[in-house]
Amino acid sequence: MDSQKSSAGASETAKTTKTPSRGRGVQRVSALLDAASAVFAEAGYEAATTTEIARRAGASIGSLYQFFPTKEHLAAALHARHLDGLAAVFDGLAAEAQGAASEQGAAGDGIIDALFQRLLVYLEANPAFLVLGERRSLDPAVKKQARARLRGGIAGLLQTIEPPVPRERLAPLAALILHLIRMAAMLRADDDLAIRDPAVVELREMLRRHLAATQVKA
Amino acid sequence: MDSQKSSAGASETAKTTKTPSRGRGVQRVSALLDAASAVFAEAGYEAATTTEIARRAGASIGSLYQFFPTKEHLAAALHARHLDGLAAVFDGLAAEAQGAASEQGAAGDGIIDALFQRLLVYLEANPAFLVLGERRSLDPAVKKQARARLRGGIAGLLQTIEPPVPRERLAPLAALILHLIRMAAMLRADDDLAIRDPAVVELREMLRRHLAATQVKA
DNA sequence: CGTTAATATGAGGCAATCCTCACATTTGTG
DNA sequence: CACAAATGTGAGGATTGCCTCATATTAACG
Repeated sequence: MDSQKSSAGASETAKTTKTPSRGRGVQRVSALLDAASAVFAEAGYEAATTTEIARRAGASIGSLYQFFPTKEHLAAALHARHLDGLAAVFDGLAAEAQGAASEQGAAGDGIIDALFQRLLVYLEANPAFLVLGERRSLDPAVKKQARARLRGGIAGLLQTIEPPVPRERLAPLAALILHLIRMAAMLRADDDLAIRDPAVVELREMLRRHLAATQVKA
Repeated sequence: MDSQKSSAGASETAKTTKTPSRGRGVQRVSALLDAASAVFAEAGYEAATTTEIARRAGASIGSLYQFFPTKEHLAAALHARHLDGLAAVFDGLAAEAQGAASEQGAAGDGIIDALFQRLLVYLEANPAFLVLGERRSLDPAVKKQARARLRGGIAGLLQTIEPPVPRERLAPLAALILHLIRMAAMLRADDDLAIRDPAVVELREMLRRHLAATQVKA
């Protein structure tokens, strides 16, 4: 995980829209993305309207379309921005793991617990990410790449735990964990209050056990 | 679980639409639901068009709106139909568990494995169910009730395993298992071919371990 | 201060889609 | 067969929402 900012600049199917070059433009774009994040999260991709997004950003629709040629492009840019945010979480975690390892070798699955915790926080604070990651119109290639990036991050963390997880299980385990985190986030987001907390506890306990058993065997 | 057919008849916000009273009408409705199932699965709820659904059912739009006052009502009816289908799966499984129990007490988590298997098959054969169960416009009360029904079914099966799962864990465990099954279905539906099978195996293994451990402790 | 590129604006074109309605056809029933 | 109730039909009304465009405003820079 090296969080190479995935350039949200000019690319893709052209349509000639400008990347902001002045400070005001940059701010506009940022405000638009913030508004989009809120509206997408509340309404879902399809029901979200560009007019509403512009309104919340304090901009006119024309202004919106000056920077994003398409509702879809706007969504893509926001998705990329969130991916970068997640990459930062991974980087931070990797750094901490490095530090902890030189002090104490016992941490073990603690890093996965921490990952779980932080990603949940991030997803709860940015519910639009899940919406955009599951939207029907998402380009499969982009989806695949996004998944690869996240799974790579998880696999990287898995490699730091002791005793090591066998190589051939890294990929499926990373995929599984990513899905579990998404599931936990959805659970917290829309499930019954009385059930969601115990269920998440159960979920984490289940994963912890599985990881422990996986390390022993193999 | 007693699979009381959730009457898809006249109710809700009126709008005066008729339930078919002649054979031809019944067939039409059935054909429309089949077509809807296919179209919803392919396009998602919002992008699915009533015109396309009618076309595939070999009916005119007018005919569709004769039986379903609204696209939303059509979706609701289909959702209910699928719920009934799932209830049937639960009933069958419960019956088998009963039979197996009197022969051999060893089955244990076998019933959960079977549940997993069958629900996966059902969901793979009826992908519209997940689409409809997650659509934004789904009435929260209906969603809640649907979940309760499914979780109740799972909890019922959990109670038959030996040694017994402690009472207070039944509900969260059922919720967790339901989510896991949904996750497995999504995984199989849209994940990378190389990763999905090992990941599902890993998932089931994880759940099996967790169940075993849960029984021992508590 | 004048020029020019960047940014801002919002009325409206255009296309898509849900649903209605007036009328046609079928089929059960006396 | 005659009548009525159920079912069938598809053009178009009404709405919605993405996006364009002609024009206005702002601000960097010499």
